[in-house]
Amino acid sequence: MSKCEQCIVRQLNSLKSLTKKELTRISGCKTSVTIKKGETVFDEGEHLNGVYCISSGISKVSKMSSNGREQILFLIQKGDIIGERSLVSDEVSNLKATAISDMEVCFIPKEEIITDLQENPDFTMNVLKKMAASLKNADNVIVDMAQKTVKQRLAEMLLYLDTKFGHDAETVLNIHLSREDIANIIGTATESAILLLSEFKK
Amino acid sequence: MSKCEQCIVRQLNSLKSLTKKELTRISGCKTSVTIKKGETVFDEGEHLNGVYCISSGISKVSKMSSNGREQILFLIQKGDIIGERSLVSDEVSNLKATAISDMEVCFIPKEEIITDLQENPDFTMNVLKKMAASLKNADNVIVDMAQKTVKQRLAEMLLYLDTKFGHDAETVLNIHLSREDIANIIGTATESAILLLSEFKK
DNA sequence: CGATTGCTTGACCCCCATCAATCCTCGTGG
DNA sequence: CCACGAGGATTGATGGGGGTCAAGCAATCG
Repeated sequence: MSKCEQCIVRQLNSLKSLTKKELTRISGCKTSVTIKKGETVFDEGEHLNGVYCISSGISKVSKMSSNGREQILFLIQKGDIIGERSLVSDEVSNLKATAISDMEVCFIPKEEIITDLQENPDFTMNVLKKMAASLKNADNVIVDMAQKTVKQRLAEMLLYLDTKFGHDAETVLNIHLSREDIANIIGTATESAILLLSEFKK
Repeated sequence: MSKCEQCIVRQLNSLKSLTKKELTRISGCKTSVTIKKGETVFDEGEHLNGVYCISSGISKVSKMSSNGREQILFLIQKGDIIGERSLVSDEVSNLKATAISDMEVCFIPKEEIITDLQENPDFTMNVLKKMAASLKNADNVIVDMAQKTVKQRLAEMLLYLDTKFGHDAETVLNIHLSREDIANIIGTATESAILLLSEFKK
């Protein structure tokens, strides 16, 4: 199993503020998992007991609404960390993470990393910063959902996908989503989303 | 000016984990302001440079959408703290706070409280917990906005108002909102919101 | 090569945004 | 004390966005 100290994705997230010593300890107790496309990383209602650090692949993070439809809240990829909320609260997860492509994921148990949270202020500050950024982002999404038309939301989503995942020389996005997933990101019926998508291509 | 050490609202928020010594220091540098109904506490684009602790009154926290309509994200009252994000990021505020009733608000400058954030792990943990809770809540709101009808959202809002502000013996809510504000919470036109509201009364 | 899953298209109609007109309420000044 | 004006609260008419259902088509997999 590879070592956290040498892992490149670490540079992308809050773990970069851990000391070498802390990293070796984390490295010793982490477990690495492969998750196939379509499988879930964790589900709503589960006890997380740790955080997940994505080595490769893409996952959607979603939540079921009471009328039985899935709402995708955001997407995560290489370098992203998910499950930080489990570190500060003992509640079960309110989100579900599902692999959109095959993934490599490292699981770091809560007991190990929580000591760093209490003793390394740099690390804590980084986690705080990330939460603050997520919160700001969530506010924007709420406004968009509440006030904008499906067409506008579709445009926002395409921009989001482009800034997060980029596109190749032929302007094709570096991420493949099913029509249903697209609709579940912007919160609409699949049919309407697609209709507007084809309009955009002109 | 009254002292933070004796302030009751402190027990309601993260400040409760500060030591007596820290509190006296904070108390010395805080400024207390009265804000009349309709005036703004701070606006989008402002540099906050500190946090606000509400002593009394109610404020709506909102954000303008690009099509010029206001979206209210949440309401705050006695004991709530707002502006924590300014402690961890140097960006300008993305939100606006407006008094819905006359208010008493204490302002604590960033320089003072940030040292506590770095040196008192209890306090930091409390701030983290509050952010985690806000984030979880924001996720729920996103799902509601994206998937539920105006009628369902109206019902959710009434529940929210009741749990947050309570009601008197005659089941009248302890908060008075204009029709426009009601509409701006659930993200709809004023007329539709009111139509459904009258239905509920039956 | 069937069979299951996902994509596309169209018809229908309900929810709700928009606009407009009227009514109520309350603060202001005469 | 009353008249008046302005902002808020109701009510209604209208049209379009988009949700829902259904059927046909393409693609993928065992």
